[in-house]
Amino acid sequence: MSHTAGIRQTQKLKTRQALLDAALLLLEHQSLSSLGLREVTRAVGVTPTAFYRHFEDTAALGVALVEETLGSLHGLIAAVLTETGDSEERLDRSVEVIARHVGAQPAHFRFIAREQHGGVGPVREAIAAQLFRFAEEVALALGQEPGSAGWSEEDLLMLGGFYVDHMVMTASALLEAGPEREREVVRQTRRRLRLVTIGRAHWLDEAPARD
Amino acid sequence: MSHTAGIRQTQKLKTRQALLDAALLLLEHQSLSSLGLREVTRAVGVTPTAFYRHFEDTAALGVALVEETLGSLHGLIAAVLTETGDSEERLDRSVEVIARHVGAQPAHFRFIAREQHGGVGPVREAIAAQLFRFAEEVALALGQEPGSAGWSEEDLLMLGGFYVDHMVMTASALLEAGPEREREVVRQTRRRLRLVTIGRAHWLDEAPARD
DNA sequence: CAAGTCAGTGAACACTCGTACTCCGAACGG
DNA sequence: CCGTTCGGAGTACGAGTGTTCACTGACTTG
Repeated sequence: MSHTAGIRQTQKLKTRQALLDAALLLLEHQSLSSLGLREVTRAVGVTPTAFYRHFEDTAALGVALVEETLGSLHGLIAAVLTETGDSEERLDRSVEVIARHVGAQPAHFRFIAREQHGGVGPVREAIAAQLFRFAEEVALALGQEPGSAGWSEEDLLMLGGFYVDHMVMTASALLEAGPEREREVVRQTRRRLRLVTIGRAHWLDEAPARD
Repeated sequence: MSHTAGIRQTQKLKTRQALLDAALLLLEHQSLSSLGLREVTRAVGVTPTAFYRHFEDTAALGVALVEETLGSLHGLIAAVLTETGDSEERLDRSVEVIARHVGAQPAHFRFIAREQHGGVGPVREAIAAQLFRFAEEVALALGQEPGSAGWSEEDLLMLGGFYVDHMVMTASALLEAGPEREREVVRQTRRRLRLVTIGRAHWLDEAPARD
């Protein structure tokens, strides 16, 4: 039972990762549906045929990139929301966390924003599935707060999805704005989230139960 | 001063429109950056060379599609918001209007959603410009309501942008959901907008002026 | 240490692509 | 009516595409 290293498998993973990295780099200025298999292998320095040892398609490579980008983020946002502090602080910290992540690996998030509605079905579905998981996690975290007493499961999921969608929106806004307009976007996002938070506080007072 | 017909120009516009229509059809399952010039002309039934008589690029064709889709919508949302009725009614009508438009011309909105963050710069910019105009219009309409007394210009624009972004989000959600899940999406969107509306009503009570 | 596995090679296949030419003929303007 | 304009056709080019195939040689395994 030697699942340690293995020179062969190590090298294979290395090449695979090189393919992913090269693809991400190329995807900065184009979308996945126009990304060529040869283009990627050329950037890595391997033969086009070698690509097939790792991915069936460029679509499959896209799905792998989705996992790489979003898979490691689970629990993160929920953790921020569960932190202590008043709602205003938590809100600021959430936005800050997003801004930091986007700033640290812009290419990954640009990829997600671009392919969320892009032309490659499997990738769209993979992103949607990951985002839905985020929404569930956020809903769960929100449900454990005292401020969410009396909220239905459905409304919590609605709110969680709202936050998640807005995070994606913010990420893509940050990317389009560039570093110099980052503070502006952060400021506007905080205000929008504050609006939602205020609405949340008065939801049970005013929300009609109809339909 | 004969800007009437002209057989020649009429025919030219006809071909141009045929190119746009064919492109839109092809873009249903791929994104603009992977759309070939030849592919479009083949679908129309003209020579590849003829394309250049109408557009310099496929990018230019994309920009034209943006104008076609969003150019005719100006004033529409603002008009709905300016209607009489309580805020709840206006909100429902807004969502209804979106759902109707998306249902009537899905391909156009799919294109917008896809290319908003797509790989073609000029098209992204064209969409962003149009959406900003919408935000301004909505902000103006909101500012004229009694409920917006005391709101700063900046906050009105923030709110207008919020609504517009959410409309785009809703449109793309409707497209992904398909007709059978449409009611579900509409319902969720109404709730989200209601949340924002409630927050809006209490904005001045609770929003700190800081930063 | 021999047998087998398998990541990566290299050449070839049958395409599609954007673009540069020349050319045609119907619509146009004076 | 006649010369000009110009939307579109036709052809050809070089470059790039995904995929298949037989292959090699370093690693792994019994």
